[in-house]
Amino acid sequence: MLKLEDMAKKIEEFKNEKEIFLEHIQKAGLRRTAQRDLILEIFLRTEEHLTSEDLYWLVQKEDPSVGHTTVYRTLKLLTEAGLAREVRFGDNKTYYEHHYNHEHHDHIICTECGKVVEFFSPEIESMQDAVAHKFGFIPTHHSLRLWGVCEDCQHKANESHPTMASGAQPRVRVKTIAGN
Amino acid sequence: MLKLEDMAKKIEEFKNEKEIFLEHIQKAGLRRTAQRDLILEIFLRTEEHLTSEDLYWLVQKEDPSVGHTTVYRTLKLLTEAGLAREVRFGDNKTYYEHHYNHEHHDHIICTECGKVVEFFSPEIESMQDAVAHKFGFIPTHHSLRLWGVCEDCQHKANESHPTMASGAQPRVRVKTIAGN
DNA sequence: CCGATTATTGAAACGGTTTTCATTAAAAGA
DNA sequence: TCTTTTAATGAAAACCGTTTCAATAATCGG
Repeated sequence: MLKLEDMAKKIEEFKNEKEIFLEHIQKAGLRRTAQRDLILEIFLRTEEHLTSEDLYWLVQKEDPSVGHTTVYRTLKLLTEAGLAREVRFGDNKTYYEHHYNHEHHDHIICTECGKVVEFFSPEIESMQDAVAHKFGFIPTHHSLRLWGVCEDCQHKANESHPTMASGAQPRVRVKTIAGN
Repeated sequence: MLKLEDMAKKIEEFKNEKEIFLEHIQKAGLRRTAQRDLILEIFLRTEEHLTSEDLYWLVQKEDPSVGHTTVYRTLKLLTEAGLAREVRFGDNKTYYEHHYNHEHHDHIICTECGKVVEFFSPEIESMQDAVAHKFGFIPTHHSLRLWGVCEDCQHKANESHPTMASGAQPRVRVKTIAGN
């Protein structure tokens, strides 16, 4: 696919997400504001997992008058609207990732290096629904995270630190997209 | 089973858990202290999901000199030793539950009333391991939570508040043990 | 267009978790 | 036993996420 087409698709996608946002705003009886527009705009530009604080600093660069709270609340709003998704990896921070036009997925996290791989398992999904129904619940959403030692870190362990146990949570986070 | 037998079994269980704890202490080169003994003792007596703060107040009654921090750190220690397990239900609090001699399980949480049902699905478990291996990970642990509307709340919704959406997180938490 | 209404904003406070640091005390060695 | 070493303790601070509240600004009605 040509770069031009990629960009066109991206722009189209953004438009859709902005429409979804405005629709959600209207349906909930909320108000459109310059701050919300700007925060959404910058969120859409950024593909990585980011925290409210991360996004706040990006927003700061374009409008220093916007506060932490507004960014925080707008991310919650985007989550309600289905455009964002909250995600936690065990370092006591809340990350947000794009949700609209992104396939639903879960995460597997390396306990050694913090690498995050996204995966989707239709079998697990359907069994979750089955379990919910078995207990009389109408399922709304779920959270599944797996932890383990990734291939790279298994090799590292063999080489130099054979007895090094998993210690503090790592700082580096590599995001890997992995299809099913 | 007679109550006497129950109690005897309970006492035996406690002894085992204390042994596990001491073993873990030794292996990790840590030290046995009066505070840790007391905190473990009181944790073992209490079967419900409790927070570090909850446990702190129980400990206070028996030894007011023990601080929040020590309770917090001892719970982490018990988690490492496999005697406790951290659990979050979405109210931004960390609960601890017994883990040793308790079957591994996941949770399904009612978004309306906060009821928590424990369940175990061997099928889901093995599929999780399969996914981990597929991506080259050696799995260590996982976290699965399902949310939905429980049977009671479905009926409630039909009766009186047909349009009431799920709002703030509930205070009341009913713990239900449900076998497979 | 103007005023009334009411959602939004941002600073600051709050709440729970985690870390820091000076002090205390457990274990190990002489 | 006495000394040395080093982990554990508890108060306080730091940290992130969330809520509160007075001030502001978007929408609505006239």
